[in-house]
Amino acid sequence: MNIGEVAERSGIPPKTIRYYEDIGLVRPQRSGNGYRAFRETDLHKLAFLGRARALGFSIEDCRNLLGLYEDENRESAQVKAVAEEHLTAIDDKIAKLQSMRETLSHLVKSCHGDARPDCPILSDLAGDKS
Amino acid sequence: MNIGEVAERSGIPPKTIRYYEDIGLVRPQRSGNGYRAFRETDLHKLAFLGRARALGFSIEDCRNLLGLYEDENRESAQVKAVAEEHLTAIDDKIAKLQSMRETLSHLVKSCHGDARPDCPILSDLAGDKS
DNA sequence: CTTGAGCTTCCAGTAACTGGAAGCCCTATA
DNA sequence: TATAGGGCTTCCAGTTACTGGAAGCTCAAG
Repeated sequence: MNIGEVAERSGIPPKTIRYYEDIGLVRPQRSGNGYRAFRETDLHKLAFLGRARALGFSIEDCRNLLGLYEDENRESAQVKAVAEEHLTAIDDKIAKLQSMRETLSHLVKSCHGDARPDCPILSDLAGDKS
Repeated sequence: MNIGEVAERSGIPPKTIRYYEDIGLVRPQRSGNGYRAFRETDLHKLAFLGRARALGFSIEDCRNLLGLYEDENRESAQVKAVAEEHLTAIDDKIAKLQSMRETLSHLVKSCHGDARPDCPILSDLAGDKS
């Protein structure tokens, strides 16, 4: 398979696939003309990466997970640990965003949004004690 | 004021303050020895930036908001527009994270997390139709 | 034989800092 | 007075995960 077909079938753009090769996540062979020659297992790996990335795992996590996937002697506890850590990271992000959202939506509601310069959003940012 | 004091009082690290000067968000004067000489208004601006960044506004948004803050002829509608756009961006991020969280927490729950290699998390990532 | 699509590499840019190195300035202390 | 330290300066590089673009090779069709 050439890179175009793999891209289509895995849903990962060619540029990204080349990048993944650069950083050693996949190692496609090469055909005589210098083109990358992907096997089914490469495609499989890329699809794996696509799903892991879609769940928000970092590239390093993905490398780790891929390693565990290919390791017959893995312990599921190792995988679970990676996933749990990521889960709490996600929870932290959500909490942070929700707190921002909270503050921001109050500010937005309190702003008239008309032609006058008076604006509680700016006042808040400026640190005016209301 | 030297950069150290400004950093302390604004809560923004010296490195970041220098960076903000680099990209033109603040323009402190210089004293004879080459040190940055911050006035109260600079400190005020930096505190403004700190709060805006804490609400998740991008640097470009911050530049924009700072401009509006200093513009006597602004219309509050302009400020509100920036804030509302940011708010929906935050909502999008939250939604995305929550959907990840959903999937991930199911996977985590379904994984034994013991010494055996068998792992539904990896199976899912590998695309096995369960 | 040419044309166009698809492939190759390499370089640069993105966002917002952050770390580190080399070196100047200022003050306090021995 | 010499020096030690802490604070300040600049500049360069690295971070994350790609993405865009340029120059150029390859291949299949007409």
